[in-house]
Amino acid sequence: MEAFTILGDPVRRRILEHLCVQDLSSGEVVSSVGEEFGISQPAISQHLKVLRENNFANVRVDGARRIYSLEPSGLQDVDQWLAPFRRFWEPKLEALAKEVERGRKLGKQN
Amino acid sequence: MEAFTILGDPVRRRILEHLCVQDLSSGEVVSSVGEEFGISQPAISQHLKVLRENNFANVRVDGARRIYSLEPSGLQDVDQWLAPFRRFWEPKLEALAKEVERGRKLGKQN
DNA sequence: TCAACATATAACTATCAAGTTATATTAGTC
DNA sequence: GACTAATATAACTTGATAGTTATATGTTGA
Repeated sequence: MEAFTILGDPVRRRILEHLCVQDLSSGEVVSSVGEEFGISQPAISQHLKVLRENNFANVRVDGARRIYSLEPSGLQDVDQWLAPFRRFWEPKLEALAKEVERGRKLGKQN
Repeated sequence: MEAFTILGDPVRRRILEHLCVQDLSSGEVVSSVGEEFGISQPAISQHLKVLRENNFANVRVDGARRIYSLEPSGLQDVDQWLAPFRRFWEPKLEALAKEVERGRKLGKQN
């Protein structure tokens, strides 16, 4: 499955949003995301499978639990695809860079 | 349709890649992308409809032609969704964010 | 060892989106 | 005004995928 297709699913996006904050066991994902979307444990398990098979998540075993963590490379690919388009809204980013620069100067003179 | 779902389709992604470089008429998109993927004029037309109805493309009329151009806001939403994840592959960004914050504070107290 | 817990897989169904062909709409040209 | 070109829409078919229930696999602890 392709990166954008994977992110097309709202359940998977929410799972990633949670993993962005902290690692979670499969069961914890079921409790939070599964609950929120009203879907079953197998449904979540299948989503987690998609995420780990496509480099969006990592798993480590902790006894009977599987602990999921965020794997950056999947999202990074998406980020890179976006790169050439950023010039369309980059002006703002440039202003930001200038502000950082201003911050540096102020910092120095204090 | 949701932003990521829209980008899930390889034909639409290619269309956007072309529009990133230059504006194109519907017919030109059919010739380039339609040709590449071996799909018909209506198929392309439908994709263009999706892109314009979801703020990924703009159209202007030029006689019998419709000229498509890139509309940033759709992609920008995607870019913003990605923002919180960037710290996983861009340690620099965290430092950058902190520095901006510091700059703001300095600005206020002046 | 057995019961319960935690998670994954299998098999199936239904929905949705992407393509098709056919046709409508609108603009330019003779 | 009729003809052709450029594009959009309609109606339909099909394939992929997200969900379901049922079951398998593996772990813990009494």
